[in-house]
Amino acid sequence: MQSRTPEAEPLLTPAEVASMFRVDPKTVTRWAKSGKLTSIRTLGGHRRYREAEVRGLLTGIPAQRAN
Amino acid sequence: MQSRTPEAEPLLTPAEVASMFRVDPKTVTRWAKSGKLTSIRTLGGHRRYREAEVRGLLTGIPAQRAN
DNA sequence: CAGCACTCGGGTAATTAGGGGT
DNA sequence: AATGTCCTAATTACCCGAGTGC
Repeated sequence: MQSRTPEAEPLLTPAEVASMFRVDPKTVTRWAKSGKLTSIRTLGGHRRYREAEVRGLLTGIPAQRAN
Repeated sequence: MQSRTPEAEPLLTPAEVASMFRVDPKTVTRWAKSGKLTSIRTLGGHRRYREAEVRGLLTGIPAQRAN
């Protein structure tokens, strides 16, 4: 019914990101903890990742140097 | 384009909030039950959520402590 | 009035978080 | 420093039937 989409950004679950990189979900969690990957937390504490960022990393696009 | 909405605060359906957080609508319901999210009930018992609050939580801005 | 998508409940599997150890 | 594995507790996802929204 999708009446309207209030600017929702596509997010990925830890398992999805892990399978894309062929690593364990734990590893993805470590990437998020060390700031290598942007993580959005659910109200329960679970992490969600930006699809655009993950695809960019997979494509070989270097991450933004926040330095 | 919404026509004339008199003093109405933008509300979101459970499905909309769920897709924004990449979770199941049932999970959003649990957040409302635990008081992590403000819920407005329709006369039939269905829940509606404040768009401003949801957006703030997604952005990482701590919700207003109405407690 | 009828119809369909969504939401409401509850219950039970499947993920995830977190720390610790290899 | 980085990754995979084991553990427990917490959170989340899918199952159903019935009611609501439009």
